[in-house]
Amino acid sequence: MKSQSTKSEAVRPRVLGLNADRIATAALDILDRDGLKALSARRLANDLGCEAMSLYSHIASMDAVYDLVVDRLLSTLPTAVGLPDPRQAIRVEALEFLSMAETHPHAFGLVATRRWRTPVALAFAKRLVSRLIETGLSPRASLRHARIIGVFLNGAGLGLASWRLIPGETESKSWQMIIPNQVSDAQSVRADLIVGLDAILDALGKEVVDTGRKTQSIT
Amino acid sequence: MKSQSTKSEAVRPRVLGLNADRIATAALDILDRDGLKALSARRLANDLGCEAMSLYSHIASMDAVYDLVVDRLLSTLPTAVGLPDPRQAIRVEALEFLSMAETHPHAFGLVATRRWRTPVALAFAKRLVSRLIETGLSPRASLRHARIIGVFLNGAGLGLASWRLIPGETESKSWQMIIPNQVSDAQSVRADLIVGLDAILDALGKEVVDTGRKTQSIT
DNA sequence: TTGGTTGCCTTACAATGTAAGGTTGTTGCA
DNA sequence: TGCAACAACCTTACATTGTAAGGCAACCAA
Repeated sequence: MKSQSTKSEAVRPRVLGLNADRIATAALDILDRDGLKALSARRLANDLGCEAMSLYSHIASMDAVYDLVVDRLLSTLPTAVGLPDPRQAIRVEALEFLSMAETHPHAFGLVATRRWRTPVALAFAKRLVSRLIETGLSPRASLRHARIIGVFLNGAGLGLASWRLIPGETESKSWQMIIPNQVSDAQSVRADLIVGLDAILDALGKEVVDTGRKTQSIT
Repeated sequence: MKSQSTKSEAVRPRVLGLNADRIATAALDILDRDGLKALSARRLANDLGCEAMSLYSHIASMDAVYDLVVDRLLSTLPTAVGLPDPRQAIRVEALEFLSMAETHPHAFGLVATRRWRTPVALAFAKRLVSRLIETGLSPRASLRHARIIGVFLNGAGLGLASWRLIPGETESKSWQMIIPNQVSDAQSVRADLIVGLDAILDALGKEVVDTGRKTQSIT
């Protein structure tokens, strides 16, 4: 009952090579498979082949694991480094961000919910601001537009993630009275939100000229 | 140690008048005071003067409590019933929604995160769609615009709530290199997001004409 | 009176995060 | 070579969580 090394089971290796990266991978895997409630220290340890407390040599708390997952998602997101037009780069990466929400619906809840305080997350945010500055916006306007685009992407991602998890539950009889004959699948939701994204990018893009003229004094 | 009715403490009344409404009130109170982690069945029971399991006569699970809180917030939100212009009504209620995020930052996380499946929440969503239809949009476009406005408000609310809880932590040295001399308090964030809201409402509003013409066939 | 029904309570259990400290293999320095 | 420090992993333990199962006492209809 204590620790039988006589068992035919493979002896626990002296060094597992545990580290933050592997923990992040395992955590994301659990999230993708079984959702947030399944992500516990013991489950994580089990999947990694160690005991729960062993994790704490590499992470400070479960909260840190959540941040690791957010970092992992943000840093593996494809970047639009090739595009010369910053406006198009923003759009491309925004679409990637939304795709991520659909690919990892459970994990995305953490992205949208947790404060971005890690260097990786802050760098991600800063890249958006920098791109906006490249378009000719003032620092003040760039910060504002980054906030606007950012919160929209968070909200849209949450919506898309929600649709991936429980598709089309909203479409009951009561909805048909207001909006009849509307098909609402994940694709149409995604298309609608992209229309919204483009509307925002367009509206803020036009403001570049305006801001250059009349907001000069404000900034 | 068991149950001393001899104590000078008031004897537990046979009927406490426990019900879903009082539970919702207590839950929101805990959220506002001490945040999500503090909202447990035992804490809730303690605040209501009963035992934890007594709650389960009125609620199915803690998940149901979360829904109760969302319902409470959505249903106590002031409605713009007096306004004849549906577009303005939408804007006014959107601002109220954002104010709610700042007034109840902890509870708002539930609003933005949980699926809206309760009648109250669905009615709230339907009111937005109906207002959009009133502006002359097709059902299809109304549904799309409702989604766009909805996810923006969720994201913006999350952002504002976050700022209420931990104001201005983002503004460290590294940010100053990109955007120097930018004050970022809760007010400026709020103002920025309202600019975004208006940009969305404007952009979608202009589409009414276009949609009336050329999207006719699509719808 | 009786027999249900309702509202609250007691007990119990599995699962959670993590504090404290133990064990063992590796490594740097004498 | 010897030894001490260190790092990685484990064991045990505890308070706290959600909630299943069942009890009991007050009410209400018959």
